[in-house]
Amino acid sequence: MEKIFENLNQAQKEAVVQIDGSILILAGAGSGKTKTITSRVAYLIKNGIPPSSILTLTFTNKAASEMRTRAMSLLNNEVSYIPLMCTFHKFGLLFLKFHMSLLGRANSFVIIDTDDKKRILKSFDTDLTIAMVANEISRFKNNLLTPEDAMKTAELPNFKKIANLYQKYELYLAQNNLVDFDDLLALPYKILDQNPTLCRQTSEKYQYIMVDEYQDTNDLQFKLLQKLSSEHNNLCVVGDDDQSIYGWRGANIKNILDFKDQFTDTKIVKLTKNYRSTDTILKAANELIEHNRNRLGKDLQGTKEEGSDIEVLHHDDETMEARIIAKRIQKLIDMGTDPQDIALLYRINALSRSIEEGLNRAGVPYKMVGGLKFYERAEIKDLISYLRIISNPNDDFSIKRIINKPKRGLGKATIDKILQASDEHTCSIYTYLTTHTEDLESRVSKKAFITLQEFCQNVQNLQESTSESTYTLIDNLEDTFGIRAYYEALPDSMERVTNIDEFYGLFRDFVIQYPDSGLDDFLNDIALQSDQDQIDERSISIMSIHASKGLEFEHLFVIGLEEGFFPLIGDGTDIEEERRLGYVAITRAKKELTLSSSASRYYKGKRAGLSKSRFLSECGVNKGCLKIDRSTSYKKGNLVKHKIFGIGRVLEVSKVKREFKLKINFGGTTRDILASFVERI
DNA sequence: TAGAAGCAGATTTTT
DNA sequence: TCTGCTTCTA
Repeated sequence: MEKIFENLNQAQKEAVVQIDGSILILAGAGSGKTKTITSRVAYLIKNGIPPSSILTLTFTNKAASEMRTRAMSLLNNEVSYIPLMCTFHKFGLLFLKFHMSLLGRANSFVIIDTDDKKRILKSFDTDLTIAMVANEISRFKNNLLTPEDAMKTAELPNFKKIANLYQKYELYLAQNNLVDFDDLLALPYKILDQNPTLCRQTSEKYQYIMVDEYQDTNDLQFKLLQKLSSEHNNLCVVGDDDQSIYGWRGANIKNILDFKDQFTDTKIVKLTKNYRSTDTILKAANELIEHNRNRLGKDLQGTKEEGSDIEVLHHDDETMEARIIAKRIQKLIDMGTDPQDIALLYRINALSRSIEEGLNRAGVPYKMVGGLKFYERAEIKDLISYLRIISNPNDDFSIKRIINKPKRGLGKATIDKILQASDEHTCSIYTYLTTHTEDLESRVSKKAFITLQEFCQNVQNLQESTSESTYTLIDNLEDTFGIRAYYEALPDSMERVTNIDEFYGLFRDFVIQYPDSGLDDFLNDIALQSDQDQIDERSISIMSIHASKGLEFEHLFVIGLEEGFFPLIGDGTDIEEERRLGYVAITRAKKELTLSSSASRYYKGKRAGLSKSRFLSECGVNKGCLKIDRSTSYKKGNLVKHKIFGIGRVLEVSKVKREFKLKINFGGTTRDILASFVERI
């Protein structure tokens, strides 16, 4: 027990020992949130509560596995059964595996991701933007609206169209036994709602429920939690209203703001001691967030020294910004800073380009966090499609993806014919290809016919060999279809081939680690995995502010602090959420924070003139400790220093493309030098 | 059928 | 500016 209380402050202890009833733990940035949750889990178990009756829900796999590890270490690995700690979606998946039949569907469903969802919608041929339709459908599902409901409420023609697409989409999912991410929450809710006995049993099974990042829950997750805690009301939620940054995705900040009213006798514990940042950084963060009205209200208190001033840089354009920041980062590394301790954040991904160029030019190695994710890469999705077909050949969606990949001479014309024919026979593509061979032969070319026959035979062979041994599947797959070989022959394929090898490795590991599991288990497992962060210790990190949540860095740069970019202004701008985003960004910094803005930026093909972000003055840095970066502006007569030529005097300033060119006199010799290669002295 | 050229569209995205 | 998709041509 002492081990659990070691290193906990008063407020944290208070949160840990409160076992029964509803509790809201307001955990400010850097206030030891994970430590508190894991300590609480350990405390419950030490007090005799069976691990199997504890459920901890998170938003990411990473958070779940970190908690699992830390809770286990607190318990000295004494318990044999680890409580269920997983994402909302994983919980939904486990639930559906047991109870899908209550909806009249088989539990052999396949999970599709957002990209798959968009492909399906696109196949319905519509003039509406796919992303918009996908979003609307997601909204419907999270509001528990059926296609019929959507149709009823639709007034404008476009909404009727969307409702119609929604209906088609749902039908497609049911026919192919697919579930999307939203279904993983919506279907369990539906089942619990329709089966009160099961609902009671489930709630009784999970007597103690904890939720991490509660400010990011949406209405459906809230309702699901109500069902799960209906029998006992033992619900402990942890979050920070000031870090709610997923409102645009349906997260409802009201969940956390109104928690105390929605559950009876809620105890509120505030964790406001910050163990991460210097006082200067905290002061800026507190000042900024104080401009928001919609909040529960709390100030972070520091535990560290005052620290150095926040630096504010202003540049002429994004190229300058990139050069100067790259130079500064290089300097930090030269002075012995571990690159892992440095990060650069931006509000929108489009800003990464100029920065990447600058870093490349300066030779600073970087890794982009949350760019294109491993499982979203085309080559990986191809492999997954093959595996899905082997698992279930009636998966039309996957067949369509790889029927001509690697190229086997089946063009659009042939594929259209097959789609049409399988539609006429009201069966899956594979069933059509294998059972209506005469019909097929009459419709497509001889060459295509042979290719298709061979394709189906190969699938069948792989299915048979897989039922004998899952382990050899990868080798057989590669021997039969040569996907790796196909990609290897393509230009610039190094990275793709590496990814394929990694995927093959992951599959083999899975088979070894879970010998009792089959191909289906593997497929479901990876559907819920996001990026496996392979950390390259020699690189700095660059990422969107959203991607930085939960992380911390000694030296932090935030770029693009201009009105229009950050806060990002568009339709549906929620200025308070933008400000919270600013708060999240600032509170990632431990020791040194640099905020940067630019007077103009190239964006969507145009150069836009920009003014400084209101956030700069709101967090107090633009008034008091403003520092102007002197290296951005030059005048005739300035003294400058060059790495090789030494000290010289500027004779003339001119602008070439987007850069300043200087004529400099170095001890009698005049040279033309780009401004970014010298420093003002 | 498969590459080349031409054209629209372009926030943030834990699952 | 850059990407990804449709249309055009060998």
